[in-house]
Amino acid sequence: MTLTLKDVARDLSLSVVTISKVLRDHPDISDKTKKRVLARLKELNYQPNYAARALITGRTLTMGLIVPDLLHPFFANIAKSMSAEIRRQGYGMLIVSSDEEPEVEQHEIQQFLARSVDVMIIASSQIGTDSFRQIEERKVPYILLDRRFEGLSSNFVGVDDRVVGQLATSHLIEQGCKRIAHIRGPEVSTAVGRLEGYREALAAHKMAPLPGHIVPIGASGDHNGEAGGYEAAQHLLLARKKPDAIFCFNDPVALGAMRAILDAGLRIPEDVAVVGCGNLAYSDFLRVPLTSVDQGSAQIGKIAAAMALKLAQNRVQSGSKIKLIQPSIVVRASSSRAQTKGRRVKNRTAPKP
Amino acid sequence: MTLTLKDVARDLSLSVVTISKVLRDHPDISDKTKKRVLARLKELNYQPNYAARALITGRTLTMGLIVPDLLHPFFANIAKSMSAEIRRQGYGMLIVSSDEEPEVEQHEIQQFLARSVDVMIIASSQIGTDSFRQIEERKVPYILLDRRFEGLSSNFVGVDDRVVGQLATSHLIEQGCKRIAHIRGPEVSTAVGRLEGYREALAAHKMAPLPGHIVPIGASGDHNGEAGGYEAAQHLLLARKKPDAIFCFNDPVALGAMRAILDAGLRIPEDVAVVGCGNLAYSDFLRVPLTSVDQGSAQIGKIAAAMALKLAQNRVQSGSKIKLIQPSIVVRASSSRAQTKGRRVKNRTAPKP
DNA sequence: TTGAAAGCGCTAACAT
DNA sequence: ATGTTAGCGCTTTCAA
Repeated sequence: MTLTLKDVARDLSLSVVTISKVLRDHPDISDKTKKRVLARLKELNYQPNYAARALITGRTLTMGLIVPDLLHPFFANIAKSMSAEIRRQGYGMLIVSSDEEPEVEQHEIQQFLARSVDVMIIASSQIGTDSFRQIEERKVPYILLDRRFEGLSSNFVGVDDRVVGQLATSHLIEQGCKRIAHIRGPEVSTAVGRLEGYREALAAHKMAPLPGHIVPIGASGDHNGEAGGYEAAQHLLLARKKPDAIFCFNDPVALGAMRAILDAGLRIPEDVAVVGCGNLAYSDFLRVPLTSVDQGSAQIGKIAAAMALKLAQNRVQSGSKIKLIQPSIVVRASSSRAQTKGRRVKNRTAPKP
Repeated sequence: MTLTLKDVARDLSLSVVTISKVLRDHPDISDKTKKRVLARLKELNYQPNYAARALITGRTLTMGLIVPDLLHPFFANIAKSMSAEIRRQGYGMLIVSSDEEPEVEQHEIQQFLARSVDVMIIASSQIGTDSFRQIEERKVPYILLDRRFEGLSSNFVGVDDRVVGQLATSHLIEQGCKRIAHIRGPEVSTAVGRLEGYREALAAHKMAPLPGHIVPIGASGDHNGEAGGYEAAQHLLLARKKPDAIFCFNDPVALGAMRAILDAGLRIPEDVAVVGCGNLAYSDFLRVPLTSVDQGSAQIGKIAAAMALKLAQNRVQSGSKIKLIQPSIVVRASSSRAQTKGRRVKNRTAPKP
């Protein structure tokens, strides 16, 4: 159908092998022929057939990325920065948005195996670890993003969620808040970590969550955060000891919580301060600009890309690497009783990774 | 390295061909062997090698998508819905974010050709049409998204930008605005179409843009819309006839414009009404909830996916299909002088496509 | 209904 | 420094 090495070889009265060697910059080719071949290749606009190449080398120069929701800025940003990094090394990226559905994720993992991607990068919506075992069986290197799994010693890149919770909570404590509630996420590592951090920060100040001050948003999680946040905040506002601050699992949840607070006729941050997580774009333009913990999604993408490239080159899976990004908090009006605006405070409490 | 057809054949004392036929549901195989083979394939968890298959069939079951910015919700949503659609038919999707850089786009088009994607889908940042000619030479079907090119008779899916401009502008006219300004985008089809629609809607009411009431945001376009919008709006507010409404090329620009208006001590919408385009998530939670024209990104993705699947199957490029989505306007506080909230008005002026 | 032969476009090992 | 041979894992004839 298209121009092949054979065609070029005939055209130049050379053998296919010689051309192939030129293409791969093999040493034992004379400069003269090399130049001649390269020139002709460019003239004819030759494109190598990756499928043929992959068949023999076993490497596709392709990576597979699975995220729960490509529309979510956190994952979109990871996808964007990862793909930009690996593109520079000649790699392509197959991207799948699993819609948070474990079956879709499993199915696409199989697809990736069939397409023999060189590395898989997965922000998983899985509950079990079976799929990952399958990847391991096939000896394909993979990296987990954002969410971790107990008992699975895989490569991992994500934010340090304990520090996320610590940052948000100690900031609220510094603002003078006394009754800090938490709207927690579903039973995944991210939510668990943030909850832990929240507890730790309180404990460090000899405080503790009041009864009924930790409420879940339910399984809807990232998807339907706004509605879940609204409901959860309504619950909190009915508590006997009304909270004077709420640390929310993520920004959509925080938006919902803020709506509930305003609907109840309360002021933000005077009556109830709010901190979110994710640092969505346009947080500055909200009715009440939202203080939020930035998870450094671009950095996560970059680091994951570097790790993936290394894995693709080595083909050795010598021990698993774990890389925790340190989050930072961006203070805006929703929590700032001292009128501090848009001050970006780097994390100070976290241990170096 | 992994399980191949040959292994399975040996295991079952059958020939490779028979197994291959079973896999492709070829008719001339007895039910008995078919069952037997399928059972064993599942047992062994056999995965076909796509590279080998592609080498001989010439089809990779892979599509290539290029967007200017994967972080932009409009494109993220298109990517998400497209990939979901084609996934169901067993297709994978290579996604590239070109960062609005024509060179990156061109380079990745070459990559896609080398990887022999079955169809390319491109929301282009190109100025010329050379790259598209190259795709045509290789006889790879492709679809343009969002932005069109003069004199290029390619497949296209996008919103009807003239109607976008008309909807926004007539809405503002209906609200009683008399001096409606426009912050226009860069010299691409989307911006041009919206400008035309703006003019047409004014003309339909025997109005016309006042001098200096059409200002550009410059080439930064989608990227840096907020800053561009701020500047442009500042200009407008200095005009001799101050506008009482601004129709903005997109939502980020509108956010910037709103900031400029508020900074100038004016009220929205009482002094200046604002309409954006794109209908970003969380528009409801902004300082002033933003009226915006929805471009139906999910629908665009769905339709483009259907078109792509058709192209992938036919392999015939019989005439180009053009599909224009009809936009709708979502009215919020930024333009609603009659206090209408969140009313979604379907387009009434547009001809059926 | 099954299988043997040929080859997709390329690379890896081994001549020359 | 260049070419020959073989084969990656699969599908496509075509023969049995």
